[in-house]
Amino acid sequence: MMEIELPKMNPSQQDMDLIDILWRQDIDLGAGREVFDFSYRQKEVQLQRQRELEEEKRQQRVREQEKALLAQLQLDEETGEFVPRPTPANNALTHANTAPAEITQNVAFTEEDGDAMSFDECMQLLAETFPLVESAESAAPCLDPSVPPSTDNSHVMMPGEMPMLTQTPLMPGPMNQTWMDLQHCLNIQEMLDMSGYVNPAPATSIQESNYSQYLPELGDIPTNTAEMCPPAYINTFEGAFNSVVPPSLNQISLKAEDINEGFESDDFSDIFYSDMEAKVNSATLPCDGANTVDQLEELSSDPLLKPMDLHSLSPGDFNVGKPEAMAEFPDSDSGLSLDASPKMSSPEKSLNGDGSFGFSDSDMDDTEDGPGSAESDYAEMFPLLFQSDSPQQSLTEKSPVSQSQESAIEQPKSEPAEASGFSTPPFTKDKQKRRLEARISRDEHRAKTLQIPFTVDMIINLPVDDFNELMSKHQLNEAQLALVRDIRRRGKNKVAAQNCRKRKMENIVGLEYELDSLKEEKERLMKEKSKNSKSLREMKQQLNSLYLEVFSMLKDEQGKPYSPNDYSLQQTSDGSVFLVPRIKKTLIKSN
DNA sequence: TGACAATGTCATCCC
DNA sequence: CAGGGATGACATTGT
Repeated sequence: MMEIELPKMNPSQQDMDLIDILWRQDIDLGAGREVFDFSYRQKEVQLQRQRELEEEKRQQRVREQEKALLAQLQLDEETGEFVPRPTPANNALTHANTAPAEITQNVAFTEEDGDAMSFDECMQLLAETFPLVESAESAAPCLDPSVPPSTDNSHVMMPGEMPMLTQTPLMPGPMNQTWMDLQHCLNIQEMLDMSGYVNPAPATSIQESNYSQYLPELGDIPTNTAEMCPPAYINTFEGAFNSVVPPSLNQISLKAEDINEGFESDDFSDIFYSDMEAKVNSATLPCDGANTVDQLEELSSDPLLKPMDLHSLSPGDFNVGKPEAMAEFPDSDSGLSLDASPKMSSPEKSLNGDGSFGFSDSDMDDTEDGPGSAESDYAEMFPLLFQSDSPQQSLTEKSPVSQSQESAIEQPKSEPAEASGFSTPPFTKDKQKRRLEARISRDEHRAKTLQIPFTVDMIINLPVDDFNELMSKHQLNEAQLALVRDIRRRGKNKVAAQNCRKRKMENIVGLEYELDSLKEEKERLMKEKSKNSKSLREMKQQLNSLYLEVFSMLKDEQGKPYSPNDYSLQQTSDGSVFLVPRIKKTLIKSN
């Protein structure tokens, strides 16, 4: 490829052919043919310059149009929108003040040339064009995004001052310029406000709510944002902040809960309570698991529970009643998501399991329906049975449970969860006893719910005949019969499982004991074996010495001793001993 | 937060 | 065939 670069400056037909060949070879590498074409590249450069010139012209036109547009706009203090300004005097003032304002990056405006865009549309385009505004927030209707958080703070904390520009260095370069421009736009409004054209008081709060949705990349400036935004505002708009504000910021807002209490009773909170609740319901529900969604839907659909639950979900309750909870769960996005997070379903289940409120039947589905659906499948199977007492029952059950859940969630360490009737006992035996009692009381509770006229103990432990007699004595409906049979089956199986486990443990213990005894026997046998081996070795030595002694005592006719190498002593079956020559043996073997 | 133990429950086999 | 014991497997819950 490098040899192509040199002839490019003066390309001949031969060179171009060579380039063509090489390009065909390299085409699979992604190199376009225009890479090697000098004239093509020159055209490209010229086109580029032309485009840049056109772009500058367009931008200049856009700026002029924007100035004119801003001059015609006035901030509607009630809605937070920019509306066309009626008085020409204000136009002149606005125009003079917005003269330095530039929006250099909004190229999208050029496409709207000729159209009289409202400021909202401009800001909408701005929000869509700039990546700093998330898509979900850009869809916010009729909001004024022109004021950065810093100016929010200046509005709120220092109403008489001009908007601070000290936060602008926090922004990236082009963003910084944009924000400064937008701040200029606000300056106009503020100057107008101070000069008595409009009433500033409601505008600040409204703008506050709107700006929060346009907060650009708060993750980049968490601490500054925390300093700039009063915690009360952040807390009040937690629902809206959930998608934008990083957890750290939420933590900051949560730690400053005490400050918020003053905001709850004043007009500020009154203005936003309705909006806040809407955000609570809309922002929290889709965020959690299906279980919690179902529960919340169930709760909200229950007319008896609606006031309480909504009240518990209101921001006032969160501010006043749940500072500890928020401190306990710094990871959660907000107090609302606390209840909605999937993690929170676990304590709830534990309450169902051990708090004597839930049913453990798999078909009862108690873990999902929560404690309120104590009747569960029996109620579903036989709904008429529950028309009289079910709502009250569910209410009386739900209320303490939900409260106990909340208390358990809020103060898992400080309070022993007395509401659930399952405080942390000091000893393990008591703990197990309480657990057993709690589990027993589950079926008892079910029996109580269906008004079964005998105890669970009777249901489980009576012999079959007595049990059938008892069943025949009382006129039980199908739900009661099904429950009674389930209770009996569960109770018996529970005992059977306990016995089974007991047996299993006993088997394990017996096998371990057997293993120990077998190990001991093995050790004993090993010792005996070594002892016998030692004894055998000694006997062999004795035999060998005896053999040699006998052999040394044997003499031939000439009185010479037999050599043990040439002869050996062998004993026959009848006990007689012969002296056998070894040579003869070898000869026999060879034969 | 994962591991682990205890317990409950269900499904299934068998008597 | 129903009732129930035995047991493996899984779920739940607490530590």
